[in-house]
Amino acid sequence: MAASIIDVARRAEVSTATVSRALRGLPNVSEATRERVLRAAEELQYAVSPHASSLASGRTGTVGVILPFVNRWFYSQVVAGIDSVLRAHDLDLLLYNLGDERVHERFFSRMPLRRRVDALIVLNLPLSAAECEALVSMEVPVAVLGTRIPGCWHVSIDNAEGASTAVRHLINLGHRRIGMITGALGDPRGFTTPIVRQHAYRTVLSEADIPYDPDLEAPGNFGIDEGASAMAKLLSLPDPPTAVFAESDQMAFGALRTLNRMGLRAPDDVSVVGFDNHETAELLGLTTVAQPVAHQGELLARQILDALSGACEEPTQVVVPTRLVVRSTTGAASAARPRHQHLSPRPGPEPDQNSRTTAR
Amino acid sequence: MAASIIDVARRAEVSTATVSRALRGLPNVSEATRERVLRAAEELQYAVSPHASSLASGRTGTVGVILPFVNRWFYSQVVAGIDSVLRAHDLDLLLYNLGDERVHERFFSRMPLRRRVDALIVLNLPLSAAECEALVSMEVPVAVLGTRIPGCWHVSIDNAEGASTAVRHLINLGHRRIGMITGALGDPRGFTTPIVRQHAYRTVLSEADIPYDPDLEAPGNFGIDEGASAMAKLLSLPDPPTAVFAESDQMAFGALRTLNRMGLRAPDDVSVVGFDNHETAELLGLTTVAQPVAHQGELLARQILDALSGACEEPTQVVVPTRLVVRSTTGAASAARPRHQHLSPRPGPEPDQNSRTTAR
DNA sequence: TTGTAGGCGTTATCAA
DNA sequence: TTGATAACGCCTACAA
Repeated sequence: MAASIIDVARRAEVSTATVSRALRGLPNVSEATRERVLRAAEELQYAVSPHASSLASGRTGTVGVILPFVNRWFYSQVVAGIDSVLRAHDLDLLLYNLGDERVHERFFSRMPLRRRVDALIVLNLPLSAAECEALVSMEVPVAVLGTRIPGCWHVSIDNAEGASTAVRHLINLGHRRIGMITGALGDPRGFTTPIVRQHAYRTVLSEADIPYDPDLEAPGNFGIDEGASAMAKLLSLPDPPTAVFAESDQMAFGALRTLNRMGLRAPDDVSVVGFDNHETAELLGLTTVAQPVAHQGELLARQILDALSGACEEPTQVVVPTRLVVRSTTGAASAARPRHQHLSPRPGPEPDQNSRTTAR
Repeated sequence: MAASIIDVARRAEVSTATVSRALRGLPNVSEATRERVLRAAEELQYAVSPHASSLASGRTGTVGVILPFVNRWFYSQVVAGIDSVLRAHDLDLLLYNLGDERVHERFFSRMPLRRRVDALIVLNLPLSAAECEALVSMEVPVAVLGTRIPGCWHVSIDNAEGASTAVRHLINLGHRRIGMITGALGDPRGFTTPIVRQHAYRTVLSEADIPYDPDLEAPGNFGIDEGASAMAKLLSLPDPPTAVFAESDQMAFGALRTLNRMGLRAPDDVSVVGFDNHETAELLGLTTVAQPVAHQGELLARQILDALSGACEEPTQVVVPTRLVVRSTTGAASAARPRHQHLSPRPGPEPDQNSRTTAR
């Protein structure tokens, strides 16, 4: 059995209260006593019981992070950023992956984080008003990425600006037939990022007097495979786009894959812009809107620290800049646009279905 | 203030003990009573205090996951796999990112997970014997990915087999000058995966009567940038390799980037094989050794469930298969090998340093 | 500076 | 089937 505070107290010949004080570095403990306690604790390999401590003090030393996907590049980067800051302040990180719809519902019906965390970080999660309400009612500081919840701390990029820049880039290259691969699921709840970006796309087009065509918007749900399907859909239009804005690099990757498989090339046949500046974007030469990802995680964690320490009374709202990184998947609109759907595939990289697989 | 068990007991006109039993679905509670308690709890929005519960029961309902990087593709996939299984059994996931050396040391000197988790999952972490000892001494089930710790549960791929297959593939294509980009940091501690793979590489070469050349082994530390540097180093050899085995896809990506920047191509100038089957490997046409990543996470979590439920007495050890996926970065060794280092760069994708960046 | 003792919210062991 | 009550291990007024 592990040693308890009582064992340490006995060994150091002081009271448990003194042990508690000494171990936590509180004032009003003589140096001699503190050292005696420290040594006793050391000798007994004593470690405080976090549960007992939490129960008594009301603090948990834990921050909950809820997000829709752990395994997507963007989120794993953000989590790493959060972790680095939290860890430096001895706060633990409780991870909740709410991607699955049933898990999501269960989370909000049972609120398993209630009394379990000192603060909450919410990453890009589509939340109903009632769900926002539920989070706020936990009465701990909440920092939100990407969405706005009244009374909460807030970090985000300027999505309208980022998306506008991407679309303007394509227009400046002479494109008039510009598609968008959106992340929207048609979800009625408040994950506003895709909505804002889509709105920016439409606005910029209309400012350039380019007529709106709903067919040019294809949903990709932020996944590679879905991005690939979306691109296939766009290419199958009677009048396919000459340029496509995908609102995440992963969807852009999918789009590029579709192009590859059809024997088409970016930017020769279709220009492609992504969003994020994913770690492999450079390798693929993908033009994209870069945003500082891990940094946003750090900012969220810092906000939580501020809230917890009381350094800052009112929740703040920080907007970090994006920048357009032009690489080689975007180029000038060519005068003679090929009719993609009638092209016979060029010899390109071998489609994966046909890749030889050696079972082992 | 949140309602406590006492409030519920009063409202349902029973004792706290009965409330506890009713809420946890234990037997020996009459249906009528149980319903009364459930209703009272519902009305009061009662939720158990996890800390109080843990303190009293000794169970924490939490599993700790310690790993070297959350933000690398491989680990985020594994975590997603773990999470899905744990979540389905109402176990929480406490994440510890020990990538930083100081964080690592601090973790093992303070053991913050002691009494904080019911079980531990360790992902590919370089651990000293003393550190393994420390983990085992926590007296909770430990499941380990990639490394072997006596007394612990264990999931891994057959690394020797996977690496051998990759190298043999290159030899079968006629390559004799084969480099390896290794993940090893020269770390003396027990993260055996890179060691095993390196050993397999050497063994296969020697079986093919290819002389061993230490210059052909370049460390890449599993990162893209480091993989790129490693490839640059290999290409700068007096007698550079015609094929390279990178023991992770991310390092292979870096290698491909270096090739691109030097105006070289895979497989024309150098063949490249990776390891993992990263989500963008297909897009890049990367030949690689595929392993089921998220699945390994699920297996680890299942082992923990078995251990916790007592379904299985003895720790098990499961090895999952890998398979070679041949794509387009590997090809036959050409008779006339170009001297890479003397080539003038071909027009390839624009290097990123020079990419136009629009600040905003 | 140090000690005493009550309280944090459950669970688990008895006894009824 | 139910209830009383002693843990669980620590924190924190308050008192000394």
